[in-house]
Amino acid sequence: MQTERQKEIVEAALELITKKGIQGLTIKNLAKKIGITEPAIYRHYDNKIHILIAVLELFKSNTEKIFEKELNNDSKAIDKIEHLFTKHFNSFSATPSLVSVIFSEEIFRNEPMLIEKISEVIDKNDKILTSIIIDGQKNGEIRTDIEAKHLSTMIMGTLRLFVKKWQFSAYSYNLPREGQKLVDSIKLLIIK
Amino acid sequence: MQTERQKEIVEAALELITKKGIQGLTIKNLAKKIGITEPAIYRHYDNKIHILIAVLELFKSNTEKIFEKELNNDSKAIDKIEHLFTKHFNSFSATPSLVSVIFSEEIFRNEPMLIEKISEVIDKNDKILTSIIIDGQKNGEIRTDIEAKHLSTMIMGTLRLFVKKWQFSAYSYNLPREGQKLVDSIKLLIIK
DNA sequence: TGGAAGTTAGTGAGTATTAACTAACTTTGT
DNA sequence: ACAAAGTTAGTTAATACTCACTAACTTCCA
Repeated sequence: MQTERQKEIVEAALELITKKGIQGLTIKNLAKKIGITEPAIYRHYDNKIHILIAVLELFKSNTEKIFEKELNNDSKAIDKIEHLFTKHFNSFSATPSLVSVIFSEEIFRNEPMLIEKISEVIDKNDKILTSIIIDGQKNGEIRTDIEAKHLSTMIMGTLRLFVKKWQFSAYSYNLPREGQKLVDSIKLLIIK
Repeated sequence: MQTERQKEIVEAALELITKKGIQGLTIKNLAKKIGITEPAIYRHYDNKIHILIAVLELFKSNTEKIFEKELNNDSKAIDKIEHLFTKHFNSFSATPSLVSVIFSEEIFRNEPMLIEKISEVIDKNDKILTSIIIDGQKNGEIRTDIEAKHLSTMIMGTLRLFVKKWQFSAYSYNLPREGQKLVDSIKLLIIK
């Protein structure tokens, strides 16, 4: 389990990432933000990589919660997908740093443990989304002329770029509201 | 105009980015790769940011060439979009480092000049693609129940995620060939 | 046309700064 | 009283960049 201080460190790390990007996440900044000195950080985490892993872990549990909840309820596939989007938009809207995290694969490139963590998340979500689509195809909700894997790439790709554009605009508009329009378009695309 | 040495530096920078990511692009590595000393680099570029700008410039002219050529020929909108994909796949396949560059917005985050360059590229391509789609909608090729802006986000988002996945797989499969299947799916989605 | 003056592209040896991390000591709370 | 959490004062390594200087050219003009 995480101690209070560990949670505080991970949260401060997320805030730093939001404001200054991954490059703004230094032990010095982190310590300053919390109000302790640099070495004190090392009382709570062995090294920086473990802090980043904890950040990714938070991100992972966050998205997994969203995805799995959808998989295991018994609404229609289309509604599940709509909820997936909606919840993601809300989640990103509440914690914009998560956007920085999900798009920072390039930075973690030479840290195998971090790459693995990120790949895990992407892969797992991809599988869940694909299986939702397959279900939807089986019960006649979703078009079957396009394979589920492609639909999944399209949906996730659309989501990612849309969120990315929002980030580029410096979070200047209401993501959930604008996102709803996009979701409506996606529904039109994939229904049978 | 660029001198021979400047071209050499930009190309070496791209190779470094391909192999080790943006973090592998240091002046030291660059100098070593070319076979001159670090200070000599500064005879050709004022600073590292200008080298990165030159890299982005190369990327920009590369994609602009692809996009504008398509805009200004008189084939059907659907064919234009197909060509856009195909050419991008070929381009990335030939120079995988371009993938690293296009996805490294996060790294350039605290360099306004670099952000601007990247935004320019994304924005311009987005506009061209949108106008191709609008044309296609006008002449009855492309469905009109979804606004062109959304279709553009979907298409670009799909393209980006697909290429990203290829990168994650360590470029392990044939991008143009696998991509063709995806393009066929996209065509099905957007035709009227 | 040949030598002075200037330019280009390079070198070796550094600087200032920043990063992650550590050893040794002190404070604090139960 | 003792362990956890903190501090002070460092280390090592890396980074972008600068300085003084030079060899090899090109240009210019008496």
